Amino acid sequence: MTIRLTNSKTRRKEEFTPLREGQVSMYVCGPTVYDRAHIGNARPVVVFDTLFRLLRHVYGADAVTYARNFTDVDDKINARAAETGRPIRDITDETIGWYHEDMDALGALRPTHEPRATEYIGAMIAMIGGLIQGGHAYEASGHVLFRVRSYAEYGALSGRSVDDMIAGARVEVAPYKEDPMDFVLWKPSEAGVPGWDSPWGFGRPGWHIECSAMSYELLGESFDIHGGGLDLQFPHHENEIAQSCCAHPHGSFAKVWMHNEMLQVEGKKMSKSLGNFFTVRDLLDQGYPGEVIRLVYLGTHYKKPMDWTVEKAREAEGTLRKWRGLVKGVAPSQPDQRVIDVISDDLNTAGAIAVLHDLAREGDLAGLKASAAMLGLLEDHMGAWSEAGVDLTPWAERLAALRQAAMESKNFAPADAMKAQLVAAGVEVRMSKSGCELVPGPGFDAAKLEALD
RNA sequence: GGCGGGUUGGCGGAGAGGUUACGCAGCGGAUUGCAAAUCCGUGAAGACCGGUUCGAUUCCGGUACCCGCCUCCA
Repeated sequence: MTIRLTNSKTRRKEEFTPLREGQVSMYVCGPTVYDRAHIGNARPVVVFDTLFRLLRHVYGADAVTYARNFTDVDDKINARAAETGRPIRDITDETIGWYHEDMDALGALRPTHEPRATEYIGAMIAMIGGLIQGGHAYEASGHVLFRVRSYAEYGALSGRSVDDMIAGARVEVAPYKEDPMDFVLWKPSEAGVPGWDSPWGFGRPGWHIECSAMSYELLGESFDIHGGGLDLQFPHHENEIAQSCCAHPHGSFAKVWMHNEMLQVEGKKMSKSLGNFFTVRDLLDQGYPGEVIRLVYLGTHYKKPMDWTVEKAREAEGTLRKWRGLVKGVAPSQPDQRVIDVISDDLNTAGAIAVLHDLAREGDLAGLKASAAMLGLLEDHMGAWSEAGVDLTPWAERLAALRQAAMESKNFAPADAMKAQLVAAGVEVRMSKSGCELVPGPGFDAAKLEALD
């Protein structure tokens, strides 16, 4: 079994081999917990969840260690606390709860570790101390800054040179920086802002250091895969590399870097000003099942920009209803080798979905169910949405009786009228010689059935 | 300005240097009291201009357009 992944570091698709035979370690940048996750936040969750599932399948469930952090110290959180007057811990605890609810709804497995930045402050302070000792960082005006010029490889991941970046910089440079590209490892905290005692005074960490510290503590100085959204490639991941490689020069940090492309909505960048900004919870509340959202995500390869559209959601819902109808009561067999092969080729989930369609057409329902589970689809705990919630048998019997009478009287009007009402309620009406079958379809609304009484 | 990515049939969206992607929609047929669902069949493509090649939508170069990052947004 060969897994091939596109490595952002080398810009090539490479055969994946774990650093430690039979053991795989993966780190993915998680959310800053100050608000509900929006649908863009969910894309890397689904993408790397799919990779997690594949790795578990290939190497064994216990052989894969997956860490995804919660950034719970951040100025956006501080701002939210100041606005609402609520304690920071309340906000971050609540947001983490939401995150779990929403990502669970998308069928994402919980990572092995979900470290909170605030629980690793000591590790960050130790790492910063080491960087200063090694000449890679310096203290200035209460801050500790990373000395970008001390790391020759800086910019390699994102294909930038320090000089080019300075030439094109649009940001105002803090006067205490030795070099405009130097970035903050530690900054002072004024009263009312979270802070910790450190050799450089009361303060808090910069953003990037947490991922370096936590990945080191949980996965070691060298690990296999580091993932995240493409927007993190610079500066966040570039800075992580600089910090980690300078702090642990014997390690290689992440071997494979993976970045998912961004998400758009109806062809446009999602933004609050365009009014097309929404959270996963918004979609769930509007009645889009998490499984439907997941299938929409998986329909586009992770390296390409993905467009969220209601049309795609509609199609995905139809597909899942059909498949769920097919595999109902079917025990899963083994995942089809074609599915394993195609997702092993750089996580080609769109190709895998095509194979699921093939399996459905071929009638291998046990294989369909098992293969879909590789993608986190058609699992039993995700299927409640496709059940009617009400027993349609009484209506089916009434319709059958009306139809029987119509067949004899040749007056089909009453039967047709009832059928039309059922269709209006979102019920799929299937009449055959053997009787009438009623199945809830897209947009099924049990309330509309009451009008039939 | 710097760096990176993309452009496939009506729509969505993959793979592969030569052979049907697939889904949705459409069309034809089977089926049905009529439908729906289902099944079978079917047309339709690779931005533009060059190059490499026996042969490119697939590799290379250029043009146009679109998008992202450079602002502690995944």
